Amino acid sequence: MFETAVHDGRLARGERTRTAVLDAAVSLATEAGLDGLSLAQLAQRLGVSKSGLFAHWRSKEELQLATIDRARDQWAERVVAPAMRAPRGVRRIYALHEARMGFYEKAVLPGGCFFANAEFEYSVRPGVVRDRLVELFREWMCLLERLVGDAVAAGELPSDTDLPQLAFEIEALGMVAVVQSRLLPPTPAYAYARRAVRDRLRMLCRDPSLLPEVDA
Amino acid sequence: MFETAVHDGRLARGERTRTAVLDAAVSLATEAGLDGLSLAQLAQRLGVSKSGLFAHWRSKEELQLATIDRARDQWAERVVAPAMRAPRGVRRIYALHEARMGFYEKAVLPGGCFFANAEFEYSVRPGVVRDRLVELFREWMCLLERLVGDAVAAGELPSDTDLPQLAFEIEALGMVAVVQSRLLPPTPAYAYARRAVRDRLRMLCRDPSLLPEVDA
DNA sequence: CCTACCGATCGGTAGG
DNA sequence: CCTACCGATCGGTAGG
Repeated sequence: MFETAVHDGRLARGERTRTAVLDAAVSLATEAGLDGLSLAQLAQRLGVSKSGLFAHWRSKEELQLATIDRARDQWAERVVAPAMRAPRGVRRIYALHEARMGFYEKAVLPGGCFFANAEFEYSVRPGVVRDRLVELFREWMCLLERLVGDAVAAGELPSDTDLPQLAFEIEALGMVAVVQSRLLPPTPAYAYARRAVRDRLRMLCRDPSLLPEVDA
Repeated sequence: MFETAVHDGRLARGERTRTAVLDAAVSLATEAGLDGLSLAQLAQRLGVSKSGLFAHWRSKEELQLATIDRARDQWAERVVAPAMRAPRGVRRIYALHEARMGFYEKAVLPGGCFFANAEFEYSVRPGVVRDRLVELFREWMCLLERLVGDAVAAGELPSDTDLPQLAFEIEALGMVAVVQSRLLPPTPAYAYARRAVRDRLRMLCRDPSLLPEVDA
């Protein structure tokens, strides 16, 4: 009993350490790249030795995979979850776009978007890292398509709406907003991305009042 | 006279070599990244020694800047120039988008788009490389805005068209199409990007017949 | 243009 | 978890 408690305490502490290391890795990867992420740099930033990191992940590749999964959890918690509190339909689609813009604008990650950066970096670099990124990208696009499908099912969007087409457009506007925001700040890119998605949805929606007013 | 001819011949040969090296650098950079571009790898791919490259560019940074300018010339020649043969107005806007999609689809560069990749890689990495990328990005967005402005001036688009807004949307669709094409080929991303720009322009255009028919 | 070499940093390992 | 070390590769230089 006592030994189990000690064991659990150690596990819990280990888990907290692990998460803290991975949060730093996600953040560093948005600046240096997921490949540029160096074990020595990460160790130094955290005040531990390099071999301390090897105790948790046996290779750089394992660390990269763990970093990707941590970035996914962070995204699920800080972008997807808040949007899911909006009512199903076009309001939820827009809430997701808005949560995404907010995540970028708050500069949660110094390099903007972990996934956008990593997808460009690994788009033609075969291996397990790329495979995992592709898997999560598919998951993300499926979520977008499902939310669009929900809006169609709710009668808010026309029944002939092309789900993947609209999902692609929303994804494009979100991804390009974040890179432009880092490339030339301050930038109206977020305003353009918000307006484009809002106008597109209002144009299609049977009840445009479900979406925010278009400002002058 | 004779000496000048020899001199010119050498210069011309040197220039051809220089361009061939830079073409390889542009191509390699789309795979390994503009930072991941290593002098040793580039030298090996070209069958020359590393110091042979240092004879042309005194540092990696100089090579990176020359590579960026070469990518720009390639883009001007293979994407912008063909589009400029279309009549001014919405047809030219769409021709530019189409030339861009064609450039990506033909896989002129294995990693898709030199600029999209480099902009993500250097969006938060200060220095002269980033500065040059920002300059060229501004130049590109100005071109897009100018073409949209021409279409307004020609009376093909409404006079209250938001030029940078529409330019942003076109840029977003083009940039995301190329990364998705590399991330999960074959992909309908190009079809989505073409259709989105076409529909957007047709919706705004006073004479939709200027744009390609929307297929089923 | 070449060979040969420099110090720095990389990912990873040995031994404790 | 640490120190100490490995071979490989990096950008860059010396000397010719």
